[in-house]
Amino acid sequence: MNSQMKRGTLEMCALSVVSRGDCYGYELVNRISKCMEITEGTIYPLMKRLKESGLIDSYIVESNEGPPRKYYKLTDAGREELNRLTDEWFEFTQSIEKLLKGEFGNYDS
Amino acid sequence: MNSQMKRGTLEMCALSVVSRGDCYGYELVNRISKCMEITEGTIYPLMKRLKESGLIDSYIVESNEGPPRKYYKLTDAGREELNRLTDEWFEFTQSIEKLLKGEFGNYDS
DNA sequence: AAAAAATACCTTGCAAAACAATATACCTTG
DNA sequence: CAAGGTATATTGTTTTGCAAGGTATTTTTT
Repeated sequence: MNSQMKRGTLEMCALSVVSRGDCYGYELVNRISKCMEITEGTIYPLMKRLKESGLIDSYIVESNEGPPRKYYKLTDAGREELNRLTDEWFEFTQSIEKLLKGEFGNYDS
Repeated sequence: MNSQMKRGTLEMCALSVVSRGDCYGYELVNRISKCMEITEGTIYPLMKRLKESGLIDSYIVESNEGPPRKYYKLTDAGREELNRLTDEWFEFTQSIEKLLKGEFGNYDS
């Protein structure tokens, strides 16, 4: 898969998954992996950025199946940003489709 | 607009526009600008990369409205790559949509 | 009990690419 | 001749995906 296509959408995907239920990093990797190739080296720095910008909060939960898990939870700002990103995403894809079909007057400059 | 979302799609867009008729850089900027914000600092390096990978050819045409224009023309490899990128793009957007709707089993992992 | 694998976290460093800024140069119009 | 539109190209900055490496806990296999 084209690695460049993921840019700008991964943030939206992570926020979207977390919006449907609190989630820890490792779990997030597995869930998003069903949609696109992704590794932990991508998710952990991303979640750090999201927390620094106040879009998510986190809390630790002990686990009896391994090391403690850091759960992520959407903040109000995160929910707003998710909505904004989703709107932007649909606008963008529609715009691309128009261009691919030549619907931007590509023959009459 | 989210600058990151453009990544991986600009190449496809440029190839697509050129596929509907030979085009020079400045013109390409104007046409793609109808779809997304873009500047010359993005297009010229991109076209250079595309030429280096053999996806486009170029030829100079004198102009009486300014400096000579460098026209770009799709190669056979370029046309193949455009088809590949387009398929990938639609697969990708569909996959994202599924994830946004929570259709990847986000509750019963 | 030792080894391996699965679970879970995190960081470092590299590479790709968008874009602002800058430079060059041609032509037209005021 | 100055301003502005047309046209190409490069440099440096920033962002971010990801491979590679590291730590630690629990379970399973040998």
